[in-house]
Amino acid sequence: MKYLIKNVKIAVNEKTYVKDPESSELGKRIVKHGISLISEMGFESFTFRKLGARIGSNESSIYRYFENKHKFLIYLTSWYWGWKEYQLVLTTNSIQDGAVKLERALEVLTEPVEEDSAFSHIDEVALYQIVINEYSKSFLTKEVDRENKEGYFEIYKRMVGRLGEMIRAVQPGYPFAGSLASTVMEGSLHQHFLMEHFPSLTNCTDDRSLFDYFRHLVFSSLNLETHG
Amino acid sequence: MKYLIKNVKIAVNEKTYVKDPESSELGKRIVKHGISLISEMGFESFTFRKLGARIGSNESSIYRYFENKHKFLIYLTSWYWGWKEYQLVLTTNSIQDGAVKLERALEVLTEPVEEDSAFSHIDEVALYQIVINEYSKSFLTKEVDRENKEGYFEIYKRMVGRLGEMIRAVQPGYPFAGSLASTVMEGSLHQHFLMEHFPSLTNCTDDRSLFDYFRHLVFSSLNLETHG
DNA sequence: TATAAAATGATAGTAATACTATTATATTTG
DNA sequence: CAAATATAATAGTATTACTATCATTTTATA
Repeated sequence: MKYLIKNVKIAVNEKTYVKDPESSELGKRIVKHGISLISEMGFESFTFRKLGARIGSNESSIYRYFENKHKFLIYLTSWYWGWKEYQLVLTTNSIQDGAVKLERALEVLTEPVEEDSAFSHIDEVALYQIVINEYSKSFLTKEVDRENKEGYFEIYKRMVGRLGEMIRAVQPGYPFAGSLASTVMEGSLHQHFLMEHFPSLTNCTDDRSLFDYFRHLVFSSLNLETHG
Repeated sequence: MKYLIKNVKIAVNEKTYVKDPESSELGKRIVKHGISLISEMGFESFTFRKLGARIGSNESSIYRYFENKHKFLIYLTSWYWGWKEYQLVLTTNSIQDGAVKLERALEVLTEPVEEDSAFSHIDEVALYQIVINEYSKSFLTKEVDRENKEGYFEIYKRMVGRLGEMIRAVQPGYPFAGSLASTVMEGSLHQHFLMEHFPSLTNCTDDRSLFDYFRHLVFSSLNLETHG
């Protein structure tokens, strides 16, 4: 897939940054080392001061790119979902059969994330870890309604919408397409987290069984043949 | 149900507190007003200093009950899950039919939380809001493995285990009982959150449709008759 | 190439947070 | 009534999450 996405830029809501980090070397360094630092120490311990120290740059310079670390998290996770959406569209676009399309979509959402050479300043594998561990924190806040209005979660919502559409396409009578789509999106992150930290709470042990679980969940909800 | 649970104390892991808040009036005031303050301002803005100011008590006194606000959150959410577990057991215990039992369990997990007069210092409705908005933050941390080892999430895990058991009982051949149970537990909180803040991402509009969604999800996964 | 403009760096400062320690004052208990 | 215990008051520390100002370096352009 990678050779297809040369010269593609993942578009992120401009309100998430003060200055586009992709517009300069420093901006890219902030993103690159921000990802590694958050995935190493967790979002709570992460500070712009520490990031500045790591990249040999000043705290105040980072503030010229991002208002605060919450916006930075929204920027990073939006980028991730934009990147995933691109894969989703690319993978499913040409498929005619609705059930096959849906199945491939579930595969895209559950398969292991791999490094994408098209974006050299972003370590997608580390970013995926951040999404698993921190994404919920971006919307579980008192400011969620205002930020939602300002469009900070558009990409994620669009992605849930796409998945919901695919579900509706194969089973128009099913009344919970949106709920099922959002359950799969959030649930796949959650099951990943459980695999790593609470294995007794899940039967999934790897990405394949994760996919099998969600395929079975979705297809039986839609009353469709679950081929083995 | 309430008249049955007089003189019952919800047992919470002793490591979550320094001194049992139920052992004194001040402790109960901390819990009571802590719940209202967190549900008002959100966990991020909540501090022991602010709580002290609200109850006319000193910050340092609160530290004698809880090490820090993270432990306080774990205490509160553990209490909530202990309380829910009690309801779950009480409601389903006497039911013979596995499918009916499972259905009642799903009802307990999705029905609106009501004030329980047996615990006068706890506003269960506000506490439920805290669980919806903040529970994930209690385990999405770098310390999760250590804290899990120390038993901080035992009640929640036991609850997922119970639900998994009920699933296995009605469909022993289904290989994802644990994953389905954890999906329902986390998913019901998530769908609640979506109803309030992202209604476009869910088809659930009230507790009844939430129940209908999860009943359909679980019963079709288990290939059981979904009565209307 | 000189010069202005823009970007970055360095330093300092503020209010709040998340505590800890110490001492004083109530309150309870034996 | 004394001793023990609980609570309150005060102060102090390191860190966080910024903001403001000014200096320096880099880049663009005339």
